[in-house]
Amino acid sequence: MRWSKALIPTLKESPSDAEVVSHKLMVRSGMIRKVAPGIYNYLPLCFRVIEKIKDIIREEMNKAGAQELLMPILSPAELWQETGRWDIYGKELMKVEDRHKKHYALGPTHEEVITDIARKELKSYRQLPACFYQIQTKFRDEIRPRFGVMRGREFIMKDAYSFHRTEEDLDSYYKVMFKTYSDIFRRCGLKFRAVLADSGAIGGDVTHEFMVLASSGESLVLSCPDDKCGYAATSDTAESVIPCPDEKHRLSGSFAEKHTPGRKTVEEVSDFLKIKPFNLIKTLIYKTSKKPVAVLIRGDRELNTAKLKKFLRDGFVELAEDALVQKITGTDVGFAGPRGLKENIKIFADFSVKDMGPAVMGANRKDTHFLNALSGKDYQVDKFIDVSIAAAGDKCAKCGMPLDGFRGIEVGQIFKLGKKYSNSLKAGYIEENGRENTGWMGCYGIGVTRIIAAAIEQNNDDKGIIWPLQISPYHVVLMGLNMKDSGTVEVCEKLYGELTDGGVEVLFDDRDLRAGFKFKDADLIGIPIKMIVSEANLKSGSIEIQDRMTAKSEIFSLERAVSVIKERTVLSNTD
RNA sequence: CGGGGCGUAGCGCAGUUUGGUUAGCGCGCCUGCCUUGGGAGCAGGAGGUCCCCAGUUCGAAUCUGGGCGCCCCGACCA
Repeated sequence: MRWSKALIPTLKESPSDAEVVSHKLMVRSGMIRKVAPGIYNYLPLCFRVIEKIKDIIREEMNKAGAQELLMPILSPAELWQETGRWDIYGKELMKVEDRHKKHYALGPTHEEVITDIARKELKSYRQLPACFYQIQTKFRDEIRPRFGVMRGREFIMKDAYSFHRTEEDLDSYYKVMFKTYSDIFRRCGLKFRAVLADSGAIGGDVTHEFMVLASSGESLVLSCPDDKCGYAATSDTAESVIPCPDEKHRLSGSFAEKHTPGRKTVEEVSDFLKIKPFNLIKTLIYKTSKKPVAVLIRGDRELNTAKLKKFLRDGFVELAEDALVQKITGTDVGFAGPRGLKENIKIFADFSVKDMGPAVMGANRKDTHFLNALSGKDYQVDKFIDVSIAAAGDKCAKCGMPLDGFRGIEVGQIFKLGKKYSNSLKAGYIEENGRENTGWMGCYGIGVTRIIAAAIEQNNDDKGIIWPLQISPYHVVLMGLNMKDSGTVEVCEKLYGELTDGGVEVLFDDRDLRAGFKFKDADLIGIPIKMIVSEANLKSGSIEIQDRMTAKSEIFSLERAVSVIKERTVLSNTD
């Protein structure tokens, strides 16, 4: 490609709405332009990267025996109502209405549609196991799209679904997919880690997320520093043992009432009483699809809604609004406690509350707290459960080592769905013995466009992007420093022809611009290898090859240069 | 949905507090000259419903009311 003909609209300045480095660089390098919040044009440079990633995904998925197909983006409401996800998926689901007032969803994921195929077409055990995948635009009506293509409302995803006769067969295919995913991300040049995760709205029991390590990541991962243990999970999921406060920081004394005028938050109450936040019990009122519940947690900890949903087996759990809190506690938000609630609701407590000793808690009366309350004596708990967000420094639930925390960008997730969809959509097949059976399912997703953002987050410097060769839009940028010099032009044209014929992807900067401008542009868009043709070097029949990452330059004779480039741009499937 | 910020040329911004000729600056774009190893320089030029609607006023980018849009933080969530 000749740069003079390419649409690569680079910018010197970052757009004002970009926050993270990948977003800034994608806009500055002319890869994307915003159309609406969370919706982007993928310009030619970005498109090339997308295609590279798709190629890698296809090769690896095909190697794992999966078949590519393409399902529609629009799917009828009835299919979603069959599994109940028309409502459960909720506001995330983009819905449209046609002229006949029929409702459709813009697919955020395709379990319903693929299972519909399976129940109609996979009728015999002879057809199992089977795995199907597609690479397609997906829609999710995110509350707040952000960080460019990292969290978009429209994005490109690879989704795959597998069908099995037995749980064992699903388990073994899950392992195959685990390896396939590891290979895909490795080939994309990413530093990543697979961790245990929450299955959220997709459902299922076992699930792993593939996290690209990046400080700007939206997910927090907790991992055990002990390699032998190897425990790693997202903060949504991670189980941990929360250390008890030291004896010397424990409260002592007898149960009493205390006037705490206007002190509502944990911080205000603990400052006022000159105690630590971990001496307090927070009482949170949650709405569920049935009766509300009260959940107690130690003052210094955060409640994990995902865990609460799982425990209650309820997808509708939400923090109660002020009016409901008033109704249940009889007072303003900020003075709720497990003793003397106005309504008879279940009281659950996080394990962090169990051994905290005498504690301060709300008295369900304005400006009043109880001191030195003990569970079982001064208040009752229906059940102690694990509902806290694990934090770095907590003890590993498996081996007891203090957990490390790191941030990551989720680029893929694999699920063992079990029979959730095959049951709800009645996807049966005929067994060897002639009886009908329902199949076991797995599903496996990769955010293609998110991989791009993640790769940039991991590979950039103050000059711009540094593409891993495997997904770089071009392998080489060929720069003629002075395009008014006929010798330079002649050599460039020759090299361009030879390299392109040799299968090297070359971006030929044939623009009549000053050298400095070309260097800045080339660095910004991150092409890994620069081939520099200058009048000075031509005098000795040589040209320069510069590495984007190290900025190191080497001089080669014109004769050798092409073969050197060819050697350096060879990619094998194991790269 | 709650809190905060913003809306002026393709991009980044000033001007708004205190209303007053023809609305500015940098980058980019077009023409010419010059220059060619790290976003040079000179000269000329094109480009604006100052987010929208209504009002106040002799006069509104600027004041008032209403609306819309965007961004950030939070709640929420693949």
